[in-house]
Amino acid sequence: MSLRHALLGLLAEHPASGYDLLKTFETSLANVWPATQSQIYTELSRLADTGWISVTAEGPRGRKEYTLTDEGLAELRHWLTETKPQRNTRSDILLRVFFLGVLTPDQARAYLTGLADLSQQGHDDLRRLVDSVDWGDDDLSVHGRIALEYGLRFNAMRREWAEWAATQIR
Amino acid sequence: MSLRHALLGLLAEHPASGYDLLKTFETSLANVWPATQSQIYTELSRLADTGWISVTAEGPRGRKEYTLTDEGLAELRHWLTETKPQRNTRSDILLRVFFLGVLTPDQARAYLTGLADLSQQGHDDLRRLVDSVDWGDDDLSVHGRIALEYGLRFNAMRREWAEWAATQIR
DNA sequence: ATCCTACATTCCAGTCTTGACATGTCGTCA
DNA sequence: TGACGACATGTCAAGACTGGAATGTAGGAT
Repeated sequence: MSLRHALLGLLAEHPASGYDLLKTFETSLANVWPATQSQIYTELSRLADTGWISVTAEGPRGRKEYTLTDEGLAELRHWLTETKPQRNTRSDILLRVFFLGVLTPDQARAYLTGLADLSQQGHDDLRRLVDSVDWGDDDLSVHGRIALEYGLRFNAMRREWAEWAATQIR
Repeated sequence: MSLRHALLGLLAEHPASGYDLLKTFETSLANVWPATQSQIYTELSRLADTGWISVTAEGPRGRKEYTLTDEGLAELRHWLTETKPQRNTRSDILLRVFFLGVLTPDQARAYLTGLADLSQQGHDDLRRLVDSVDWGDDDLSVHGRIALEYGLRFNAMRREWAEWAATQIR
């Protein structure tokens, strides 16, 4: 499971509450590993049970601040270096392209141009996000920036591809 | 759920058994919407119950051949034209990049160059697949080819990005 | 004859994910 | 003071997905 490690990774940067982590998932991490509130809170409890994180402070509104333990950091490093990436990417956007042949050429082209627009929009949104975030200077932030650059290039590539694909339909 | 529609889409091309569909998922569709044997057989039963597909022939070894019904085709068209792409893509490959900062620069660079190699390999594998498939001339095959072209470009983009990213690490 | 591989399906336990519902606090603005 | 939005957590049912076990047939090679 990668959600587990996503949480460990975020807590490696600095201690945070479930709510804080949720906000991060809603913005930057949404592009890479979306997770809902229920999932995050459930997983945090489980991680605390395992001993990879621990509650280090309790704030005003029931707020619990979690901190990565040494075991947690070791597990994170292990995951990064020892385990092979597993998950194949699923894309329902691309899945549709496979079956566009059951539509009329006009409908198919409309889908692809819509996809080009969507990609352009995704690119713009991400650009705004990257520009708005107050990046620190630590290693984790540097890598976060590198990772988001991927999203920018990805969206650009997809837009170009969608435009090309639209021309391929007879 | 997209697996449902993936199966409808494949059956739109020609009738097939669960086993046939499984083989297709293992090759071309693995890049877009991976599915296991248990999932495919379970979903086929459910689709038959719904009436979107039906068993039209029974072969030698318990083989059941499913055919798309008119209702199934209508549902497929509806999915393609009326519903918005939903699923955010998850990538545990990219998730790791976010957290590479907890490793030493050397370890981080090693991960990225490994990723570049993996992408190159993915590109080569897909190239071989595309070249080996005996494409028909119908619309569905044309669109399948367009969709796989996406995979080629995607892998190329990722390789270039990973090589660039490795240079960004101090 | 026997073995092996490819063909072919069914079922299951456990985990991950989604989308909701439920509950409560704190600060601020009208 | 009352309403509201942001903060903050917990729980649940249903559906999707993974990985494996179990079962059996047909055809070809040794």
